[in-house]
Amino acid sequence: MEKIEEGHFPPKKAESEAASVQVETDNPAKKLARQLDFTGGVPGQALTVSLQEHANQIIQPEPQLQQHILLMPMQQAPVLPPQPLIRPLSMQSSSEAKDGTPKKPKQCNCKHSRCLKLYCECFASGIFCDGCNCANCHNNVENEASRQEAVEATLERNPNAFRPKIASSPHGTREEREEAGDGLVLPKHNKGCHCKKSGCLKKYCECFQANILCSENCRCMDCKNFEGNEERQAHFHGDHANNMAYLQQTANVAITGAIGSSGYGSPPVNKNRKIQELFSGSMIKDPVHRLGQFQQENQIKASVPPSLLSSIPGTRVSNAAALGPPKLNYRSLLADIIQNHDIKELCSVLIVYAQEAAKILSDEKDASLKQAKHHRKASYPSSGVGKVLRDDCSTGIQAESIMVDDSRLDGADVSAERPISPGTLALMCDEQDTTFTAAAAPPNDLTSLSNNTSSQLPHGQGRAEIYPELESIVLAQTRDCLKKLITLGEIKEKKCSLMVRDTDSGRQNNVSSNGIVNTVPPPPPPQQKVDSGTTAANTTRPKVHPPDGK
DNA sequence: GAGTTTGAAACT
DNA sequence: CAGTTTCAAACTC
Repeated sequence: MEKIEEGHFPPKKAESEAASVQVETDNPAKKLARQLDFTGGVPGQALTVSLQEHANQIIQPEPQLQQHILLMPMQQAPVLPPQPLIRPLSMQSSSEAKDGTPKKPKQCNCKHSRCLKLYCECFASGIFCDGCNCANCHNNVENEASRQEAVEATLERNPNAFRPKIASSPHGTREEREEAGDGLVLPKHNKGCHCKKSGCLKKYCECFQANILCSENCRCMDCKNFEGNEERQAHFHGDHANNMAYLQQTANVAITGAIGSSGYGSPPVNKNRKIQELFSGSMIKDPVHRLGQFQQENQIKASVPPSLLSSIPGTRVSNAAALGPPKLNYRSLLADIIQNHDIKELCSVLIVYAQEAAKILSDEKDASLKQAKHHRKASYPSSGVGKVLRDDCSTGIQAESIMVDDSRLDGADVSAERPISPGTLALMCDEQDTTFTAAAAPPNDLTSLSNNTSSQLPHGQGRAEIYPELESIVLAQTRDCLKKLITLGEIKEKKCSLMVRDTDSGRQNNVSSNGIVNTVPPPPPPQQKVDSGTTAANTTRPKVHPPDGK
C-alpha cells in the first residue's frame, strides 16, 4: 500500500477539488505543490537511492525536457525541484539506448485522447508534447486551459497519477525493506501490474518495462517476472547493459560495506499468485516451490566454490543476467578468497591445534594428578573428582561433561573420548563427516588423529581443566584466521571500488560471475603460510597450515 | 507499415 | 469494486 506523505503530496480529493476551483487564477503555492507531482518525486524523497541503484531508469532531465517543464503552466514556480525527473516507464525504456545513453525523447502517437489523458505518455510524465506524432494535441501551451482542466481531472481521479510508478522506497514498510534484503532497497511498482497474458515478460508489463521484479503489489497472472525464473533469465541473457549495471550495483553494495551474507533478493510474493495457487497448484505458480527453487539456486551459489560456479556453463551468465540492474544477487567479496579447500584446511588446522593443545595441557595435568593420586594412595568416589574438577570449570556444559568423563574414568573406553568440549567435539564430528570423509585423500585423517589424541590422554584425567584453555587456544587460532580473511576482504573491496571507477572510464576488465573483477586474489601476507613445527601455544602468529606440514 | 495484442486508464 | 470500453504502446508479420 502506498502511503502519501502529507505535506509532500497535496492532492487528496478534497484538496484537489478545492484547487480545481481556483485553478489558473491564484494560489501559486498550490500550483507549486502540484507541480511537484509532475516532477515525479518529492523533495527529500530517497530517489537518490533509485538514482544510484537504477540509473538506467532515472534520467537526468535533458535540457529540452527541462525547458518544457519550465514552460508548463503548472510549473511556473521560481525554482525547479532539484531531484531528477522520472519519465514514464515506457519512455524510460525506449528513450534510452541499451547502454544507458539518453536518446531522443520518445514522441507520443495519441489520436483520440488529445494528449490530455494518462494514455499519453507526455502528459503522464508532465511534459508538453513537442514534435510528437499526436493528433489534435492539447498538451501544449496553446491549450493551457484545457490542459489544466485535464490535469485537475486526472488528479481528482488519482492524486498519485503523476507520481512515479516505481518506488524504491525507504519509505516503505519495514517489512518491505527487510524483504528487499539487508540494506538493499529493491524498487517495486507502486500499484503493481495486472498482466494476464504476457507473463510479465514483455513490455506490456510495467514492471518488466521498468526492469523490476513483480512484487506483492502486482495482481498479474502466470507471472514469470520473478527472481530465478528461467524464462526471465533468458530474456536477460547476454544483455550487456544489464550486466554492467549489475556489476556496478554489486560493486556499490560492496563499497558500502556489505561484506557478509544474504544479500540475495527474494522472489515476489504475489497476492494474486497466492490465490491462483490455491486452485491450480501449478508448480510455476507456487511461491513455495518457487521460493524453494530460488533458495536452491542460492544454496548452490553459496555452496559451490566460486571457481566451480563460474565454471558451470550457464550459471555465470544466467545469474548475472537474470538479476539485471535492479535485482541484486549479492556475493560476498570473500567468495573468491575463501575456497573450499581453505575451509577444509582451516578445519584441519583447528583440529590439529586442538589436539596438540590437548596433548600439552593434558600431559601437565596428568602428571600433577598422578602425583596427587600417588600421595593419597586411596581411591575416592568419582563425585569427589567431579567436585574438584567443577571447581575449576565455569560452565555448566563443562561440568556436565566432567560428569560424563568421570563416569568413564575407570572404564576402558577412554580411547573413544577426546579432550574437547562438546561444542568442539560436535564441530570435529561434523568435519569428520563432511570434510574428511568426503575428501578422496584427506590430508588429516581424523580417526587416526582422534586415536592419537586419545592415546595422548591415557587416563582422561584433567580434561575438564584443559577445556577452557584448549578452547581459548582454538578460538585464538580461529580469530587470527578470521582477521586475515577480513584483511583480504578489505583488499578486495578496495580493488572492487577501483574497478567500478575504471569501468566508468571505459577500461576493460575481466568480470567474474558475481560482477566483480576477476583479478588474482592478493598474495597472502607472508605470515599466512606458517612454517611447520609451530606449537599450539603460539597464538600470536597466524596459522593456516597445520604443523608438520599437514 | 499495417494489423494484432496487450494492459493501463477511463468509464459505467 | 467489478466489469467494460477506450486508448496507445508493444508486438508480429
